[in-house]
Amino acid sequence: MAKEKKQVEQITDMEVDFAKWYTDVCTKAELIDYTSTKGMFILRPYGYAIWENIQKELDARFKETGHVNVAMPMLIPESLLQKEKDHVEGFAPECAWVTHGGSEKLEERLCVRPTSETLFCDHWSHIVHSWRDLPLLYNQWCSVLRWEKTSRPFLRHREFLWQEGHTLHATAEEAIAETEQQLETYADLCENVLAMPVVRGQKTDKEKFAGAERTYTIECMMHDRKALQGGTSHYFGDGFAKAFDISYTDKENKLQAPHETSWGLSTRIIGGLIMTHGDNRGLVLPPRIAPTQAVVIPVAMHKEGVLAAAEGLYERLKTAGIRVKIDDSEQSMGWKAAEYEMKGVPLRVEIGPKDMEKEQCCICRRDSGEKVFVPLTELETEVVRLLEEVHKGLYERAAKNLADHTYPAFSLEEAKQIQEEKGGFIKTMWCGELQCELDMKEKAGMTSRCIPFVQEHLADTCPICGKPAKHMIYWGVAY
RNA sequence: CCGGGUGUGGCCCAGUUGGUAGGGCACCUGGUUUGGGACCAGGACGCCGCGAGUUCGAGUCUCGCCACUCGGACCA
Repeated sequence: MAKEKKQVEQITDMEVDFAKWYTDVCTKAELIDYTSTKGMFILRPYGYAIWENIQKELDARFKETGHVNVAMPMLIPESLLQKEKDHVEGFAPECAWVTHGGSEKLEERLCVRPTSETLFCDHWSHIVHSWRDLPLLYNQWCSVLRWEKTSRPFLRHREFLWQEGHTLHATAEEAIAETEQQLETYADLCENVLAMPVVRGQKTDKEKFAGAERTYTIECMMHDRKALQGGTSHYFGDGFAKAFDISYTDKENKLQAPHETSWGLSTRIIGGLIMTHGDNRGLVLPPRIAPTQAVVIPVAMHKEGVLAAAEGLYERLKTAGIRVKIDDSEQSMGWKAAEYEMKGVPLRVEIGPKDMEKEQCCICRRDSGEKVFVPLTELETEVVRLLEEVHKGLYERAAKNLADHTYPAFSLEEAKQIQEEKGGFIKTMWCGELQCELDMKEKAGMTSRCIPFVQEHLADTCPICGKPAKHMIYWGVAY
């Protein structure tokens, strides 16, 4: 009979309590820690390493498309924030204010940036004069502050890390193309790096960004079938330009207002990553983002030659460009296996005396738990192949979850029933009226997620009010 | 901001009608182990969330506050 195992770092099963499972993974996988500052979190080295990899992937894509990085101030004078009416109304309730410098009260209080549109616009009003100055394709990596009432690791921090892109264009067409291009960059990151399938679409007027003319979004589905907004891209038209007096002289010597965009993706996506791929053993990381892609574990390490053999595998994988670690600590085999499962390391490479005799090693996949024995001669090719397989496996599993839990509905009652019984995305036709969104929220507890770019014709009328339908829309319960 | 729950070594928790704090894990030392969360022996670690009050005496009772957490509202 097997001896009862000590569950040193056991986590709550997601079926028992999804929210508890989530915070357990965040803390036990050493991604995050709580701090003495309410609502603010520490990204521990392992959590920050994931963010660094996301940064690396995104930053390269931004630069390929001609964007440059800048650094704006952290503080915004109140008068500047107030120049655009919708924008200030949207953000004022969650701004934190600096009122004193040392012991002196400031003449004008300063807002800790919740987002930096106003700073970019103020700057641009000084430097833009001619059509030759456009476009301006700026991005900044920074943290922003929003005084949230409740917080959760990654999903809602009072201070969070993100990137905010801000661009200025001569024409609306160009700005809209930029908005769409950047949304597609986010979708590419999600699908091809994070193995997260997304629904691309446009936000309704109710859900769009404060001050934007249009907001595009990518929507992801979590294990608990709730929705998570993965990234947003906004088209502002020339509203901000006019509010901030940004103008340029065009080729015909006419004064014009330029068109603006902004787009952002935050550490929140890491929360999405956890809730998309994680399981009851802990974190599961897609290989392209995993700080450690493979861990080499010597088995029966005290036996002659085992450690040297393991070190050999480690060196070979490192040379092959794999992000690899070796664990030659005194912990037991079982402890190490559980530890790297908790940390979500995609592949575990084990080698012991029996493997050495057969000139093989054992590779265990984190996503499926499947173990394969690999001849030592094929180590590098097999690891590379398996990492690809893990990525595909994770993507397909998540895509199936998304597809299996997206349901058409033809009445508010039906939509409500599906949400209560199954959760997920519910797609219906929609008339375009705010009142129907409010009704859906009040009666079925759902908000609109997006009007997908890929439309289907489900019916002729809006199921909520019965008027002629304008779009097919996705509804869901969101994080 | 509104409701519910929880605050006791690093973590999880026990603590009787109020009597001056305990266990498991983790940590440190030594030894034995090592193919899925090892074992033995020893050691160190506490402003019992904070502040008032009741009492001879408060982890325990009362009030206030704070933090975390789960729902809701609001929001990336």
